Amino acid sequence: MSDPVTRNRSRATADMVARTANVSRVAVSRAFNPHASIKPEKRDLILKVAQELNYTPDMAARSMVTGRSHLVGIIVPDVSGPWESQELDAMTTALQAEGFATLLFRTRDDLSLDETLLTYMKGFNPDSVIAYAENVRPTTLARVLDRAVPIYIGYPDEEVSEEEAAPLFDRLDVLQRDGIEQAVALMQGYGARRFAFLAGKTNSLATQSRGRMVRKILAERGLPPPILIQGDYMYDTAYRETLNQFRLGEPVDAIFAANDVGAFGAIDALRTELGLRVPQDVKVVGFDDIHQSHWKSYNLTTVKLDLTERTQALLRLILRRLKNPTSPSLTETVSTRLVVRGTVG
Amino acid sequence: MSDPVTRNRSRATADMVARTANVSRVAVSRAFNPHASIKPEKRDLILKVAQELNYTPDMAARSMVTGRSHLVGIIVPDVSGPWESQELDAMTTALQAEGFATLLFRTRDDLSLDETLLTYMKGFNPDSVIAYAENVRPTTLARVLDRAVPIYIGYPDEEVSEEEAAPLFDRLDVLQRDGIEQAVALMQGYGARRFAFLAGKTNSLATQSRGRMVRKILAERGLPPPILIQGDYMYDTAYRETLNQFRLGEPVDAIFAANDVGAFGAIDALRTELGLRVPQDVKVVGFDDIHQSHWKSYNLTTVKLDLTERTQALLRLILRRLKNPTSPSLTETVSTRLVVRGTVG
DNA sequence: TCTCAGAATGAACACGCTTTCATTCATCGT
DNA sequence: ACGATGAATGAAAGCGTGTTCATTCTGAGA
Repeated sequence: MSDPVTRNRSRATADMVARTANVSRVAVSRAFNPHASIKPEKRDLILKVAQELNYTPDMAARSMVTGRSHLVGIIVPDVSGPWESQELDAMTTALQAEGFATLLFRTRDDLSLDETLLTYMKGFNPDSVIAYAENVRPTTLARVLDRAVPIYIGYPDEEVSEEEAAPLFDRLDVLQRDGIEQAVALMQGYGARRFAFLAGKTNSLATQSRGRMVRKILAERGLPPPILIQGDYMYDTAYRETLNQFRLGEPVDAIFAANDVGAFGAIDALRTELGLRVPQDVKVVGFDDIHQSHWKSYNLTTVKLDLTERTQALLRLILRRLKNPTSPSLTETVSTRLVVRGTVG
Repeated sequence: MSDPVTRNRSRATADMVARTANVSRVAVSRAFNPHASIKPEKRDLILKVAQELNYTPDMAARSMVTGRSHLVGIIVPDVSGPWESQELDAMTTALQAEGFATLLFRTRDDLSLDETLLTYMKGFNPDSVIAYAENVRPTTLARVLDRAVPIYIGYPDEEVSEEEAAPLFDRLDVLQRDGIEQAVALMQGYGARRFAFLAGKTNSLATQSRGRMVRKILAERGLPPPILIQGDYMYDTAYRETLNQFRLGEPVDAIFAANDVGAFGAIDALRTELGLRVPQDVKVVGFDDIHQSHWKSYNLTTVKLDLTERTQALLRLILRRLKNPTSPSLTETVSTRLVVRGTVG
């Protein structure tokens, strides 16, 4: 009996279990493989002995022969962001339920994805890789990680050029039109005429698509095109740029933000610095519906992109591709809808 | 084709690199090990060929022989929480800088940590494990993960019983007294007399320690003991229980929350439902100083537990223990301090 | 020129596991 | 009772790497 710190007990191995239970090592392997053919009583005995010895199969050794690491690499630009962390949470939970462990990597502050990281990650042999860094090209991923098959998250509402560019990948299509249209309609219904679009990071495909969609819908409804407030998905930037827009530029009576956090910044700028009321003077709508959006101080009306739904769809694609690497490319679809709270009417 | 190496679609192996570069496979291994003795020109050649072949050493195979997986398991109850995700972000960033990859696991909704998860995680052979689930006993961790050495996060301000219980583990001591004392002093200075403590989850050591410390400091200053508002670190619960306290119980003129998110819930209950002003009618202080605390709608005065500092200290302990498993147990210390914003005076 | 220490080299082994594959065992239909 | 069928079994062959260890090479000092 040694003290807990200096104790260096080595892990139990299949050999030890086999010897203890008086069976062959192969039997131990089979006992832990549900589909292997082994006599039930024998399996029970082995599992019992294994538990006594605190034995767990070594995933590294296992992955060497099976070719499956049960690891899924996830790349996130900023784990601490509300949206990103909620996305990560949903995905990790879903992966865990399917028997995969999450291998988490964080990129630098911007959305850029350097190949050093990918190369390093490749060393761990992940069965699949999910890159939430939006600007990474699927082809880059495919080049560096020769085993992984990328999935392309597209916004088919927009021009089809992007669509044509990657027809061979699995696709997850996010239909943003419905939610955005409901949002614009609601704001217009409450008298909004002059719209601003509070954009996210310029290289984000999502923000680009949302901006184009807002412009298009405004045009369809006979409203002037939106004024661009250039944000980067962050609170501080949204706060500052909203201030600038109202002080140096033309005021608006409706702000459509590319994400919820940006909307919070805009709301706070309007209320605490500009003395304007939301929604009476300015209507605000966000995008995402993160947990914080129902906090009473904001009570944000926002376009919901259901994270559970989106994660499940993504996971379906991944698992199907993992099961059959050569099947033709698949497409899943998720939609958006407006969640009405208190920042419009 | 005459060259089977370039036509192979699967991962490049050290053997392929060796054959292509006309060197032995051992040389390839040495080229990737900085301390190995190999002629510099030879190493350069090998690294060049390796890059051309898109070769990366297989960490699974490497870990089998070295005994180091370069994996650190992290267990979090809820990745999507602001505090948890900011903690995870800091730790992942720090680990990545040290050459470790993060193996992320999520526990069920409560703080409980089931052994199935630990056993599963053990299969991946993590070099170390960080469990942010506060109620897990270090001894449980040590029992299931025979290789990992737990680090005990303690609050030495509190009674020493806990301290004695685990004197053999490495310790990270969080000194909460300074920050809490400053907070109470500030609130008292602005006229607060009747305090409430908005607690977190009951099984959280952190909230227990904070509660005891608040009680002690109030006593020292001749103030009545705090009224307990039982929360669970969540916004909704804090909102509801604060409402209950003011409607069904005795109103207070100061709320000390065990975490920032709870403080947000309390503030929103006071302002939007009870028609009270913060800080004029009720003073509120939080704990953590998460990113959201400086958002203008809250502008929360809070006790800051510096996450970077805490993460660095934790990492120092882990790395030292990894380097020398038999060295005597170490203790690192981090402190807290009040960040004054707008919810007190 | 010779000696010798230290650097460089490669064959062989080990890590812990799964998967053939050939063999034995139990079961069943006739 | 007797092959025939399928399930159960274990020996051996890897998976891709780092690490001995014995050997060869290199260069400096005498």
